[in-house]
Amino acid sequence: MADPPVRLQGPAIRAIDPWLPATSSPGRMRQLLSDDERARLASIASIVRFKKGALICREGDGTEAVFNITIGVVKTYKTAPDGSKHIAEFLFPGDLFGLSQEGQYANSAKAVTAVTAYVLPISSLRTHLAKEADLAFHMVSKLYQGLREAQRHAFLLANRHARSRVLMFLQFLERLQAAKGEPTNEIYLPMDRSDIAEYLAISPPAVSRAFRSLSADGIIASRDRRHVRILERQTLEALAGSQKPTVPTVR
Amino acid sequence: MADPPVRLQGPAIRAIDPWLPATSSPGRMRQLLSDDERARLASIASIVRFKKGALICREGDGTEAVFNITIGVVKTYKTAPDGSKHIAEFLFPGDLFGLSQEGQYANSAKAVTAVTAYVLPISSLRTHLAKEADLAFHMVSKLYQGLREAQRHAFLLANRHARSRVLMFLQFLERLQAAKGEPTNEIYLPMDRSDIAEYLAISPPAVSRAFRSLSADGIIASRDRRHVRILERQTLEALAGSQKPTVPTVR
DNA sequence: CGTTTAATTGAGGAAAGTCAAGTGAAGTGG
DNA sequence: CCACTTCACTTGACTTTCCTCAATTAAACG
Repeated sequence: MADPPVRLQGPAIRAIDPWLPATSSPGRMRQLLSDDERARLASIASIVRFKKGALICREGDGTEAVFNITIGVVKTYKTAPDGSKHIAEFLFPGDLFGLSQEGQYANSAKAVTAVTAYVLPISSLRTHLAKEADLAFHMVSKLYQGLREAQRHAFLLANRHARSRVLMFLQFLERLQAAKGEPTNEIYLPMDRSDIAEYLAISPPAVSRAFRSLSADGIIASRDRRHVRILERQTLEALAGSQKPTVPTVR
Repeated sequence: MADPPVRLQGPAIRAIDPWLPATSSPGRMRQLLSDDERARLASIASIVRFKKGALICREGDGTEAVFNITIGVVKTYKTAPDGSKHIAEFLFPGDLFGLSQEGQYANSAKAVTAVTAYVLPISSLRTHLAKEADLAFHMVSKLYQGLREAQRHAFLLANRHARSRVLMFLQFLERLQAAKGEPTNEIYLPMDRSDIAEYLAISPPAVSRAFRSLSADGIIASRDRRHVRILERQTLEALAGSQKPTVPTVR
């Protein structure tokens, strides 16, 4: 592997700014844990090795452990309903993965190269965090939720078709409404078309055409520019996940 | 606004699973803070209002406060070098924004509707967190780094052109190498082409053509499939951010 | 009610997708 | 060590989809 030798003195969490140019300031990777913290984490951690190509965890499976990579590269991905895969992240030494919100892995993980990693049982970790923090754990949850939201955004953008992107966006807004306890028979769009266009990374005309096309196919209906009703949920769900612009006669 | 009446008893942080269908389990939005925690946060918070369209903060500006939305919708976005904007998130009541890693706002924020929000001065907040946590704050940093990484991924995907996506991906790998203290004259790609294709959400042929095209233009050169050298950094930087597939004669 | 801004619609062109065939590299077994 | 098999990658031809740009219509605002 291309990784430098690592002193196995305990889990290491490293961070670098994803938006910083590589040239501006070299060697910015920071070790986030003190030696003390690493040692304490090491007490609840064990080491595992995965062969290249090995499946580390599957999305939807119950979360039992968090992984901290020592050597190698891991990819996390989601499998769409139609079987196509979208890679969420590439993970490198110093990275964490396997965190979850509702007790299930959000993504599948696979070893891109041979991998050595620390396994931190989620129960021990949680106890640990509870001892040290409280409010902070909530902040962590929130941040992690934001993280997954961003990943979902990327997932949306990974879809080539304007229609699918718009439908995923409608699902997004619908979920928000549902979570607020509001009726979801009609979706309210608080933003204008150009905002939607930017979020979906398509041109405003494409947004317009997508709405029109979806209405023409009877999948949605809009009372006005800010209120959309879902007519064919079945078709919507299928289309939102799929890489195909139209569903092959869902009946 | 379409928001329900809110009892202003302090900052509220809410989370819902971005990957959960809206229909499966309604009303899943969870309040992450206890009344106690909200009260304590309220002691360091003040309330601000923004008119629709108001600029709340600008990317790159020094972080002074974190915002917690009470009423309204906010968008956070990044402005690309060529002036085009990519929206990172739409934010709703219960959401936080304005967090930063290096003391600078990662995104600009603008009020999509009229907005009411709590302002939490970053200094007070940090003191607060430090009192309650320690390891947890590090976890927060890490998670936030992951969040921004995901946002960057979305940003990458927002670019229509295969060449630009590939270049952004090379920047990503280069930054990682630089952070590890390894030489960056040559970039090592630990993953195969189909992995890259999935991450960039383009077809393997498109990856191939992009590499070929970039090599033909003298922007990069590849020793073999896993080693790439950047020849024209100037052009690369310009192309990686731009929505245009080729740079209009950078000289 | 007029003016400004947002959204839609239409036509032509560019880019990536798809599918299939061909080439190269890597790993396997004699 | 070399030949064989296999898998990854590349290349080419054709189709699909969206972007661009401009003109038109609809909505928002004073």
